[in-house]
Amino acid sequence: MVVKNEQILDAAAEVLARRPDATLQSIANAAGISRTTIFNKYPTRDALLDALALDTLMRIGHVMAQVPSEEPSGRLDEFIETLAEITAGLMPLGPRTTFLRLVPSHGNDLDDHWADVATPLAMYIGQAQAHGLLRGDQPARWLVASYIGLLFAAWDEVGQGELGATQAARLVVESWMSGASR
Amino acid sequence: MVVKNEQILDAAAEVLARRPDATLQSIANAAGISRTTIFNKYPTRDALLDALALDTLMRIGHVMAQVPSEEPSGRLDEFIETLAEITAGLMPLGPRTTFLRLVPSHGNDLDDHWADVATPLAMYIGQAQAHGLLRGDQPARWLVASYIGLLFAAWDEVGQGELGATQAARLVVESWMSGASR
DNA sequence: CTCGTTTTTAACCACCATGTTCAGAAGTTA
DNA sequence: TAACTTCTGAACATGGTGGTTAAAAACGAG
Repeated sequence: MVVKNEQILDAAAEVLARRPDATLQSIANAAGISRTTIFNKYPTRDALLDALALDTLMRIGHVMAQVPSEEPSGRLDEFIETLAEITAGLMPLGPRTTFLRLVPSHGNDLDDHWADVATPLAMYIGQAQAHGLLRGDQPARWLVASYIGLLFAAWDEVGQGELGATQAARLVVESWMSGASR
Repeated sequence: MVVKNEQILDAAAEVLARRPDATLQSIANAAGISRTTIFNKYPTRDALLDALALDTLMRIGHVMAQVPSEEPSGRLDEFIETLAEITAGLMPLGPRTTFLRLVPSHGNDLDDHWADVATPLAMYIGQAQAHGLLRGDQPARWLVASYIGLLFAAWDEVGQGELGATQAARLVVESWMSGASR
């Protein structure tokens, strides 16, 4: 059977999420292939890590492309709707993004890429704030950071089997918009 | 000069936050001491990591001890007040807690300890929800998880110099309670 | 100043993961 | 079946890190 690159990346993402210093041997085992085969596809460990990071970022970017680039309308329910779509689209990427948060060597070079890929959402949130849809007494940067923080929390809960993906997405939007008070 | 353990733990926390796989040599350099001196205090690498984790957890526990154990009153402003105190007390611990999120080997054994140390807050939030102070349409577990997620986000922003500690603490409580909508 | 403790320097060992090579097995295509 | 590609298993070299040890050097208390 010919080994697909996606097969390796899937296994790497899963193993590295649990243990960022995981061995190439353990990754190969998880992928059900030989360690040598990994070197056939990726000449070095860093190359594999880079490929995995790039793949994950592209997936995120693909979801972020759903964000409308034009100015958001003044309607709050429309804003919430698109935010819910983005969140729902992002939710399945949890396992892939875990290692991005844990592996630091690539997280450094990757901060720029991450910022790039999150830019559409940041723009959209900033515009919504400027339109008066969101509170104006908090920095736009924090509005984005808090959303991402809730996203991480939801990913973790889903990863621990405590929440389903759709429920988690709903909670993220609800909590980010309205908070915990009744 | 006699080397204090706190000196080593501070350096270790700082270095490991940036690079969880940091070498003992780099930690020693950051602490301004020799590598062998580390072995004088901690016989093995894991011992150092364990000590650092334990120290951090104790600090968190010390802050969590501020949480009143008795039932929260029905007054919302009192609940917010204690939550703000806890958050403000937690905020300086950001640098120490970063490595807890990154180093997996100890994060595993440590999930129990972390759960232990967060229990008082979880209880308090659960009681507040039962008293009708917090929304009832979300799992209590998520209320806790979302708070921690916002806390992580705030720690990151402070670590990047984007926010001050007191401002960050205020934003956490505001966002967690009321969300981003105006 | 002197004694005793602590830190440092330096060398050394053992282990483990990365990366390379290669012969051969397994699978694919014609 | 035959030719070709891909995967595998093993063996090997290599470097870096953890951990140990012993003597020299710096330090602190009296």
